[in-house]
Amino acid sequence: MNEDLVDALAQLSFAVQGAMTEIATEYDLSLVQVRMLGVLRDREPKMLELARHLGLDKSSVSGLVDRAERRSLLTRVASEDDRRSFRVVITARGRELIDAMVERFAAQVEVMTGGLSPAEQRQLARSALQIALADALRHGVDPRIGLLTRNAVRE
Amino acid sequence: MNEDLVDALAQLSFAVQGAMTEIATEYDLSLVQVRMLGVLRDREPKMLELARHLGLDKSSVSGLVDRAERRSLLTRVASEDDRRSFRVVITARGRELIDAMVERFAAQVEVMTGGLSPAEQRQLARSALQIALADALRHGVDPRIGLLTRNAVRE
DNA sequence: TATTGTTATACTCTATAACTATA
DNA sequence: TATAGTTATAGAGTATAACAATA
Repeated sequence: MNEDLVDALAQLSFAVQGAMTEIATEYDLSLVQVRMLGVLRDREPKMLELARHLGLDKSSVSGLVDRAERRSLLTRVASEDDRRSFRVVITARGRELIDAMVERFAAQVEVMTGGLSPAEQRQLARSALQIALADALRHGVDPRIGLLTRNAVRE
Repeated sequence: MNEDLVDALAQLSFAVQGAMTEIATEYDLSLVQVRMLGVLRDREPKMLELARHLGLDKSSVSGLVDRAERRSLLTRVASEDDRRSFRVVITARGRELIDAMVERFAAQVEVMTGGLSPAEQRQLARSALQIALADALRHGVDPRIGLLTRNAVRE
């Protein structure tokens, strides 16, 4: 296997996650809270759906939602059809935060990729997306589920 | 900013980190424990140096080292020069583990990048390394430390 | 006094198992 | 019985502040 590629992908992933974590920290949030808000930008899932989106156990999500609700980033809204469940809905404040963080992240990506030519940037985007897409499929996951950035719903 | 690139890098980083985490889990380790073992492959740092390598507070590293030592993955070896401190040294067992995990990770990268042509793989490695390198420099970090576990350090 | 490392404390995040309420 | 969600419990990981031992 191409050692350089292994090394490069590992390092790149730490650099990108590091940037995300720094930005999350600026807003006093953890990375998983940011991911959750990212999911909630485009969806109003029930708890189990949210757990599946995040790849976590429902009990873990109970706590995540508790803490986010305490900070008024989202609310639990009763379901009409099933009185056991409800929808998790992002608040205006939560949306403000995630939008601001995504904007900051985009700016940071611009800094990080500034050394690449436009053609290299396009090629990088293509390759990265292809890898991520194939990986999502291999894991039987909805590949439209974005993580941080707006969930590019490319039908 | 190129929305696609932002999205692609975020998703790629989660895919790569997910692969690493899966492999770590196979060995019943956390990602941070794997990173620590990676650092210790090439170094016998004191606690503060290790903390700097991992970007963590010294108190956090105390706990990490405790748990790893309990599992015989590393040992604390007394310093001759300074009786307050010691060196953190990976054990044969710890080295076996990290070597096996890195090998597994390389195989996984091969799977993940299988859809790219050799030329695309080379280009991806070039771009990713350049980004990681520039990022390390921006963070005032020794860019020689690389490799999966040889992570860039954030001060 | 300054530095190295640990400990006390307090959170977040995570999973498993047991539980409640509803279907 | 089965499902949606919470709670009890346990443990890892993290930081801050206070501490001990050594420099």
